[in-house]
Amino acid sequence: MTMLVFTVPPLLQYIACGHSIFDPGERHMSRRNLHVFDLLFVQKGCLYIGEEERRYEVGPGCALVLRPDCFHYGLEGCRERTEYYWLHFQTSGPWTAADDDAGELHPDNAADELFDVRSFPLTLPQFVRLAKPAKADELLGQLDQLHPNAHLSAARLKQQLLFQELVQLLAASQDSRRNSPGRACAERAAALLRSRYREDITVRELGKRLSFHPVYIARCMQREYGCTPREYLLRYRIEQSKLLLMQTDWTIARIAEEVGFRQAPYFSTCFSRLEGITPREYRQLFH
DNA sequence: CTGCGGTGGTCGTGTTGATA
DNA sequence: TATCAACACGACCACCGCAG
Repeated sequence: MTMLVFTVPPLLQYIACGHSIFDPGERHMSRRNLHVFDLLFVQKGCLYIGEEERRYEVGPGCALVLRPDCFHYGLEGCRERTEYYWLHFQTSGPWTAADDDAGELHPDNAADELFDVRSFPLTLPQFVRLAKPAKADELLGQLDQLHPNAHLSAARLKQQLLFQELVQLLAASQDSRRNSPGRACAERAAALLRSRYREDITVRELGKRLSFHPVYIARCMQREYGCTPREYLLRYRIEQSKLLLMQTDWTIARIAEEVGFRQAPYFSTCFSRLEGITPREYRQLFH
């Protein structure tokens, strides 16, 4: 399955949408370098669409995202009356298409500026049968109805919000692998680490609590988050310490203790390694 | 004087690769 | 998914120097 991986923020931006009906024999137009993403959602009938060498049969309840950098065309005419919504959107951030979605997070693609607005990957299936087609139908209908009022700021904001909901729906309809035991294991481990980051939680304890072998947990986390439990815990502790550095005037030693470090010098070393500046320098940025 | 950062050495734990 | 062995490196301690 081809997955489209967007780096957000910036969020995907809605441009326009519309509703079309094809009679039998009509086919989707051929286009090259459209410059925007084109989301198609079929209500009734079926669209036969090609994109480069890939072929799609987009049936009722299915959605297909056509890429802005590819040539797409109607493979054949519709066999029956076909109703569908189209929706154009764009992104000003980076994106990529991957055939095998490893679902990995990129912890290092940090746009971590002072206030740590971290970017994260948003993965959408290029072609999918929606889990809640009725909801998609409703959202697209609302978007379509807002079109005459698109000159009003309030309507434009509403359009963007509805579109984000649609994006959420698409993301939630991904293949069941995203709910695999490995992913669940990694997520539970991460949740446990986040809730107990002040304590000395070992991978053995993690294994006991989750009823999995520690090595297995570490591998799941490596696959899902791109880092080991230890590294995950360290990053989370540093994030928490950054908040305390900004919000309090506690000594570095106290903050180190507060976020789970027994030794303040060691905390400073870790902080410098991850952030590139010392805790003191970080605090000075805000004073 | 106090608080902080840097360095070097040591120990133990976690990670990795291979395998079942 | 689990186990084992080897190895890497995280975590800690002690000490020193610097800056406010």
